[in-house]
Amino acid sequence: MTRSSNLIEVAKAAGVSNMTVSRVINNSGNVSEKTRQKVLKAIKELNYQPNLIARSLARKKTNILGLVVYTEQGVHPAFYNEIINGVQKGASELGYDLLVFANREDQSYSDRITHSSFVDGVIFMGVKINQHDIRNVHEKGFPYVFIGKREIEGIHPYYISPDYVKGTRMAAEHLIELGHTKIGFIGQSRIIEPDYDKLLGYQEALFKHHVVYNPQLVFEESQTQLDGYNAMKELLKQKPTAVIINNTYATIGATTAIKEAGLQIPEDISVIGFDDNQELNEQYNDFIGLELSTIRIPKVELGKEAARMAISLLEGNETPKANFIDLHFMKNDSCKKL
Amino acid sequence: MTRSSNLIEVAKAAGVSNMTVSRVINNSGNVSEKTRQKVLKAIKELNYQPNLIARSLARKKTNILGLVVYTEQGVHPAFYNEIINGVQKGASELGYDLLVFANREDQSYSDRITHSSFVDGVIFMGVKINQHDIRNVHEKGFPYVFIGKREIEGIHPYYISPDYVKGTRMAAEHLIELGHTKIGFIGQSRIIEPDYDKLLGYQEALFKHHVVYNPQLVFEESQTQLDGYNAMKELLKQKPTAVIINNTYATIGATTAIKEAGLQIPEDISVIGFDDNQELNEQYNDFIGLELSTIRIPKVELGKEAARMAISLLEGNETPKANFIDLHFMKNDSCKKL
DNA sequence: TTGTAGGCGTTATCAG
DNA sequence: CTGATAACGCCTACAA
Repeated sequence: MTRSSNLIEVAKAAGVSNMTVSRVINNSGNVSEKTRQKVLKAIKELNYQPNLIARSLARKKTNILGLVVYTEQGVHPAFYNEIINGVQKGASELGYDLLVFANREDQSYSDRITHSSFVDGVIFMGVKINQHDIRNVHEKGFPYVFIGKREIEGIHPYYISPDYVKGTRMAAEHLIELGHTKIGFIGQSRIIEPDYDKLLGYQEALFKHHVVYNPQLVFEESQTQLDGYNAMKELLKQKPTAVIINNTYATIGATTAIKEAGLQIPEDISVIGFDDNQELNEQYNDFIGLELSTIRIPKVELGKEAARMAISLLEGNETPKANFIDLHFMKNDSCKKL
Repeated sequence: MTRSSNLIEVAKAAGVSNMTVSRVINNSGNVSEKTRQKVLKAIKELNYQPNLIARSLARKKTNILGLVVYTEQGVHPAFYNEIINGVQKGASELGYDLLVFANREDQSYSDRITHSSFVDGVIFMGVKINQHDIRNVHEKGFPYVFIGKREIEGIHPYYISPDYVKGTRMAAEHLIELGHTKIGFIGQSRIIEPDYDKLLGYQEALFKHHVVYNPQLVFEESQTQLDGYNAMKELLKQKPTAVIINNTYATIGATTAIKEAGLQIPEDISVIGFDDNQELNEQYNDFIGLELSTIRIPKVELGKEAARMAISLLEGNETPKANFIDLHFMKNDSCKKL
């Protein structure tokens, strides 16, 4: 493998000291335009690129951001992967690379992260976060950020989370403004925080517009197509004029149930889903020839913002502890004015 | 942030030289059990972890593997992401971490990769691979591996690819052995190599069993649910007894068309799909209450093997140029004996 | 079995 | 504006 040249060789070629070269490549300090050009020429001729490892050692900073993904089964669901994309983008825009730690189940990452000095800061994502890792990182004062709302006893971590409450409230208000009052909600949960928040937003909208909350219209947690299908079948017995559904898979199931019942969207029932899985959502829209109105989680933006937070933190800038990112209500063709 | 201790401090605490400590942490050279214990004790007391950056600089090796993903729209489809998972796992098992480069569209990565000395080797994945990057890396003798079959003029790269020909051939043979001869194929393509190979496998199976190839049963490229739906509608006019479909989305579309035509799987028609999107495939199986027989691309294994190849290569081991990974035929409930 | 000296490629510090 | 010198933390080579 061809060896690349180093700073000293460039210095020799340009007839200056290594520090001058260093100043040129870092745009730091004052260098006369003349020597500057000499150095740049030498750099070009030798095809020189700084060795980032050596730089990291000297600077005690790698410009690498760590991302730890705690997954349930060692494989990331699509949802996570889109966020990872965003983190990468955000880091990249600020001059950082991303080192992804994952897939070492029931293993702790924190020692490798804090000691190895390979990453300057870290982002944690996932449901099954390793508590030991957090305490470890926290105690060492190592910069870290969560994706997702977190409160850990005794620790007030930095985190960024989608604003599920607000997003769902806006969607529900949209329906109410269209004249709907009998609005179903598929996706209640007492365990999963985002789903809990979604229901909260739904309730807030009803409350604000003096619509009475009817538990009969609310259905339990639904993560799958089949769940959505079954829930909708039950819900239809209540003759709702609109429905809000938890996630993409459930939405597909639910709309199938609607179709099977001989009902039309939006003529007979208005539908708002969550397109947490955008790829699938688009495919499905194409397929049914209808653009569903959805609440979109800007996952890439979420990841980007997480990267920005972490970098702001590790660079010692003032950083707000909690951050919320707005969901987008995609007002498409599946809602009708009553 | 609390500073971690270094090798010299450990040496002092243990009352030995830094080299002895180095030997202990690397299990290299001979160290008497007694001093060894002393050192280990000091390491534990100081909570010492080697600084990987310094080690990398000294060894000129980072134990980090690079993965470049060339994406079409800056966001990876689910398919890629599962492979990335696998690469990570494979790298991890061999003591490597993974640095993922992506999302810098129309940008070249190769300089950063080969010069920065942050990665010891690199894996390239994606359709829109940057030719400049390849030549660059190739000319420098920097270790690299492709995921996906590649032949670049003048270059015979190392690559690993799913064996689409064999996988599809096996599936088709399975159908033939069940007595089918009128087997549809949805997903022909002259552009996309994997799809091209799938058709080849289909044809090989027919040829081997002396079944005449009928182009009327073969339908053009289909990447979406809608494509699959439309193709199947056409295909059904030919009254096939079985069909093989290109990918998960198309399979969902196709089975919907079958259902709409009032036909039953597998009673009226046998179906074999590709579950390139496993998450979706499982959801759909649940939903229709039928386990579709599929050809599965072991994406995690594919990624793992890519990592193994790249690492074998960069460590200077003998490594075969081309590697194929077998697809798994999941013999489930959607095929019937005639 | 253990230690000493020097180097990996860069940046920080302090003089000039 | 420029340069010598000493880190950064570890490893390799050689010596004892």
